[in-house]
Amino acid sequence: MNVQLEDICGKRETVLNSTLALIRQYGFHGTPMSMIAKHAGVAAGTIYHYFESKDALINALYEHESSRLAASLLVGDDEGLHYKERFFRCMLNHYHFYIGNPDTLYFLEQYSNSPYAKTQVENHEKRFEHIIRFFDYGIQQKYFKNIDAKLLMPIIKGTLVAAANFHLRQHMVFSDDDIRAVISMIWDGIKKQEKD
Amino acid sequence: MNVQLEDICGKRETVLNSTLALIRQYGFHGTPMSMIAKHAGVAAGTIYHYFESKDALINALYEHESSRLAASLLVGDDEGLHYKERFFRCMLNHYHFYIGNPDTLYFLEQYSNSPYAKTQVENHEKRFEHIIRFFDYGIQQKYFKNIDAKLLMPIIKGTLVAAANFHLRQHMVFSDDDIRAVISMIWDGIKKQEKD
DNA sequence: ATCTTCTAATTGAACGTTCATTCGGTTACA
DNA sequence: TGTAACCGAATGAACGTTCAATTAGAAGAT
Repeated sequence: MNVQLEDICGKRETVLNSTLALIRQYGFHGTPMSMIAKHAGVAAGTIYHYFESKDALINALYEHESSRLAASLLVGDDEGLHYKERFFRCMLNHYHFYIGNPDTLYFLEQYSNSPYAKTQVENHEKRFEHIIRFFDYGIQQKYFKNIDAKLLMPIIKGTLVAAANFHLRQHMVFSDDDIRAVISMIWDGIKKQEKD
Repeated sequence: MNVQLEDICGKRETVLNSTLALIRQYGFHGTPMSMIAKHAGVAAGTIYHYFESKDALINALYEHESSRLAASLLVGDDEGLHYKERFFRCMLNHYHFYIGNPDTLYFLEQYSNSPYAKTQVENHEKRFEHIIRFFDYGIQQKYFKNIDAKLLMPIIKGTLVAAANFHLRQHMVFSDDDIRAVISMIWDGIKKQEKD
């Protein structure tokens, strides 16, 4: 039971958190509403006070977690710095978000590859607008090869997710230098080869 | 119904194919056995003649499809060519496999991010042994930066999957040059910067 | 060729379980 | 005293799986 959480946040947040933790362990179909209720220390009926259905709950969870991710990306960004520095900072933020929130990583990956995701395309673009702009700027200023930002983003994300999964699943200590090496792979891949 | 398929292959293959197509459209939990049976033109009980359970069916499907993928990667490989050429060929094979088999792409991605996958780690490595060796060779010969091949593979795969998804979901004609540009991103990212 | 026999393949209705959802009643609190 | 939050047993639909019965086909005998 998540009693400590319930005291701080509302029941709605508690339910979301329990859902997140359970889905990582048991997957979408493996976690019935009754299990979520029990884990959250709440009656099954109560969940329906906050969410219309299980689908609605999962969609709300996606909104919640992907917003948290989006918010973390440009933390500490400083427009005064070199663009390459800013890019590395952004990638480190992204990576550390996954490592610090493995439940979220697994959930988001499961969600994006499920039929749920098809209902959420427009919202998604709104949530990551500032990042799209950040990349577009890099393309305009010719730091990057001339690739559609909409393609660049999933490619970068794919690489970071792969690295984070590797880190988490192998229970391996991945030094900050290792992470920088991975980010360098991304940077070297997408930068205009003459610039740096 | 998949009548034409059933005539050629056995019922086992027909069931696997129906499962693959339906899972793409409806997801794991959205496709009941009864639906698979109907789509395959087979009675529900018959499926249990070939597979112990739904889980077993899905695991068998994973084995089936990931073997197909593994087999496609080194098609037309020629050890006489430059390593860079061989690498590009391998990446193109990989990419074209996804584009030619979108059902498989979606299924594999869903599977890898589900709790099913955790039961399949060792088999997985056996199936992709030849590719691991191919990458290890590239690292030994110092074509690549010195990164664990086990990390290199998911990173590369992540990039290609992201590109293929982009291609498929946007219903966009992606020229061969576009694909080569993406593969160049990978190559430029992982190659030793002095070599080429 | 024809019949017999045996096994494997196939069927689909029936079963039992699981699970999302409902709802009548209770509590908290403003 | 009224409203929103909360409870949890009850409901009913959906689904994976079973099984007794039927068919197909192969092997062997006549």
